[in-house]
Amino acid sequence: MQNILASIKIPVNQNLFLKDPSTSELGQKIIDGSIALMNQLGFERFTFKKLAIEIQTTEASVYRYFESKHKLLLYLINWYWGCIATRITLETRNIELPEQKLKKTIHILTALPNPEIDSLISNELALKEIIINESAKVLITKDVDEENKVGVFSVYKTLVSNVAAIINEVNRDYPYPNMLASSMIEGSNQQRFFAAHLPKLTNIKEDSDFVESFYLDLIFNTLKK
Amino acid sequence: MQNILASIKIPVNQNLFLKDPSTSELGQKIIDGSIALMNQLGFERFTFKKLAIEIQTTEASVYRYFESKHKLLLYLINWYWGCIATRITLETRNIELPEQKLKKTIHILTALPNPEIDSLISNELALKEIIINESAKVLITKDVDEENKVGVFSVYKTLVSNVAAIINEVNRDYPYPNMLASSMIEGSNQQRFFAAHLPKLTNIKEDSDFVESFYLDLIFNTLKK
DNA sequence: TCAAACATAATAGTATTACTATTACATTTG
DNA sequence: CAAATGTAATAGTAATACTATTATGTTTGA
Repeated sequence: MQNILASIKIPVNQNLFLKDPSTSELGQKIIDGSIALMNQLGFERFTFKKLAIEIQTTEASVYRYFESKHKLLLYLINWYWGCIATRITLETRNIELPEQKLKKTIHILTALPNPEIDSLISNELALKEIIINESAKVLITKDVDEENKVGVFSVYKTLVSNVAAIINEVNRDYPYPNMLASSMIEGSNQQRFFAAHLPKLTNIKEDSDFVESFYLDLIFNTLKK
Repeated sequence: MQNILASIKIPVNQNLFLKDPSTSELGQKIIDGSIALMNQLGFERFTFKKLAIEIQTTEASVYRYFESKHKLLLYLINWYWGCIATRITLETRNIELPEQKLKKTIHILTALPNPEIDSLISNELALKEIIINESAKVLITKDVDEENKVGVFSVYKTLVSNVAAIINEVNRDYPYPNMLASSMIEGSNQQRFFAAHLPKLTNIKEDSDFVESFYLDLIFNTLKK
């Protein structure tokens, strides 16, 4: 499969930027540069000044596009989940069997992206690492209610409810489809962080990838009637 | 049950403080005050200056005990998991049946503490809320490797491995006990955050508490042979 | 064609906050 | 009772998130 999605416009909530970065050259440089630099430094150490130096512009110019680094990270996260949601829709469209559909969905959500095969964007792996490492910092915040009000999380909520629907196709009576979906999505990223830094919290041995297997086992056992 | 644990000394890693707060009156005021204030303001808005004003001391005095607010939060988290680990040990000691032991463990880890019955400390609920809301901010960091080196997470790792052992008592062949344990511990807190702020990511209706039921169902179905 | 209107970018700041160096006061101990 | 030690207060510095203002193109309409 080629980069079909590269040409598909992923809509991102208007409240996340001052000026749409996809409409200008500098905007694109801000996005690409921030993915690289934020992944390299981490959210705390990442600053607009360092970004500006990196992409050869000024701090204030970055502020023309994003009112804060918090909003910039939200933009990246939003865009990422938009891509994933689109991938699930496209790649499960022609699958009839609910079990196969769910299996594919679990794969998309929990496996590491293969840059050769299913990469949506040039730096998907770097972006995924940002999701793994930094998501919690903007999601688990005192401001979450206000941000939720302006629709910042609607993309994510739609994704969870779509996955929940696929879960219910496999077992109509399962009472916690949304919890199962959201805990898989969040948990798989967290398990990856643990595997890299606190491996004693996991059962990942050497280089074999146990995250996808863990969730396949967990979810299909739970949904078994 | 009374506050048996109030008299039990919970050991906290020496690297987390400059001066042990449990050894002085001001130290105790710093702990109690920071639990209240951090819960109220959130980690970002919480500062040592605000804390100092609240407990009628000075910013510098607080720095005598903790070298940063990051370390202070780590201290609180460490202490909390120390309490929980002790509770699990004590409250499952006399249970013979592995299934009953696991059921009790899941209850301790996923249910909200009942202030009347099983409260370890005066402000356990406030501390639990801090764990729910702020844990990720100190755990998911670029510094995690260095902090892990000095043993900051050993309490938490022991807890996970104890729960994993209880899981394996129920099913010896289950291949992912640590992942199941850590994803329950982290996931239950996250689901509580979602329930409060992004309820569409959960299946919690009204005031009934679905978190414990969700994990009971999930884990016992997964471990069924 | 040319200047008014607007978009974009650069300069030079301010306010906040995490953290520290130094000094002062109080308490314990031989 | 004085030396040693523990504890607290004052007055900073450095970093960083963010802003106010000015400068430089770019487009648009008579």
